[in-house]
Amino acid sequence: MSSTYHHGDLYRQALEQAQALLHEEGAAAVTLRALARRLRVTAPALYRHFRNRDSLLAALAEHGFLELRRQLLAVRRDDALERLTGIGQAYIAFAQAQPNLYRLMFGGQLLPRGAHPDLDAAGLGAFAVLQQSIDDALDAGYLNGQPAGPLTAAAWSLVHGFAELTIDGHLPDEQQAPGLAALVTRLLLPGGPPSHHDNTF
Amino acid sequence: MSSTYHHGDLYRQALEQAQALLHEEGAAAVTLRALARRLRVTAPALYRHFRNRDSLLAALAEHGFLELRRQLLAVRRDDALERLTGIGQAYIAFAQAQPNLYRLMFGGQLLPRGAHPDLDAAGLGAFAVLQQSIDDALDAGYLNGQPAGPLTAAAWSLVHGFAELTIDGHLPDEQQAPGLAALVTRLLLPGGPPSHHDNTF
DNA sequence: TGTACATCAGTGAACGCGCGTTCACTGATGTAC
DNA sequence: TGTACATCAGTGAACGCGCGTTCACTGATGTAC
Repeated sequence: MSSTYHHGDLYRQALEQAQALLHEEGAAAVTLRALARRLRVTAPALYRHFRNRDSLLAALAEHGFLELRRQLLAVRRDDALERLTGIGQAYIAFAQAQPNLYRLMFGGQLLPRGAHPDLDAAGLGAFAVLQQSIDDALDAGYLNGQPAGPLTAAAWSLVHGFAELTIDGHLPDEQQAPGLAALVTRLLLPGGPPSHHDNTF
Repeated sequence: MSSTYHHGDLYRQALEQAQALLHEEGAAAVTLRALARRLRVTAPALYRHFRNRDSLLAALAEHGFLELRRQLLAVRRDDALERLTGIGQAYIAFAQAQPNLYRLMFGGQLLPRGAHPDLDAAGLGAFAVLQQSIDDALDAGYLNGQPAGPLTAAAWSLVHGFAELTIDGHLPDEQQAPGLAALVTRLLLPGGPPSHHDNTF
């Protein structure tokens, strides 16, 4: 065991295995003891790297927001409106691919806000991408020049709500979810200059 | 103690106090022991009325859906489109008034669906009110005759998403939430016959 | 290159806690006659 | 109206569990000279 007494890489591996645990069994299963078992390490060893269980969960959620931001930024389209809908669909895809992570990020378990400043900042970072893409669409003359604030709130509400409802199986006809996601993200758009982006499906 | 050995009303009071516990401290705090303490009764007494903790939580969520349906049905407006937006706002108001209950109903904690048939039925009952009001609006010539399925999914996503985001403090400018809710629920509507219901705020 | 020593990252045992749930029981209630 | 008895709704003690967290420790690592 002499070569592994000092693990050397425990922080990174702990995060990785905690993500796996979260993905497979949900946030309730992410306990320090379960994580330690998975890493073949004693539980107190984790306290070298995390202040307590809560900050481990916060770290997981924070990474989730960073990854979400990355995936939203990766959506590239020439047309501002197409980019906006693309971002909406990428957002939904993220949630559907990792439901337990998404629930941790938005499930209200890590409240109150302010308890984990890095987490709050990461959340705002993801939100900013959506906000920017709406500003861009407005600048390009889309969305009928509606006020950006409510528009952003509505867009985020729409994708967040759709993501959650499908994750939990509340919407019927779930097989059609991919197509539905596309339709739903377009519903918000009351048309604009280019006629091939109108609202008539 | 002779007059209270048989409580006589334990089931109803247990539900009431469980609701209070949920409202005040969240679902994690709704344990059988905590509930028993609150009722000044021993914990095993509760097993006369609930199969186990999970079915207590399911009963709470079920009552939540029944109450939500009641509140949505109470929205009465002559105009179909106004009724639709009224229902959206009532939905949001319900969630904001009882955030912990709402999280229990939609937080994915009581999955999988099918585990609590009464709960599933109550959920569908609430959903049906929204669905019906959209059908009515379509029948009245509103919403540009868009397909009812995606329209319903989008409407529910919008109000659910907005409710959750405001509950958890993810949206900025939360003071404006009441006005925002009104704007957001109207954003979905691409206009229709009566010009005083257009989309220009 | 070698050595003394500080620092770091683990171990192992233990704490106290609150939980869900079970069991055998007992006291109160309701009903048949 | 009284009484025997079944049924019902509680009690009290106990179980096993897994958890977060603390503590004193020990073995490995890195650094100054």
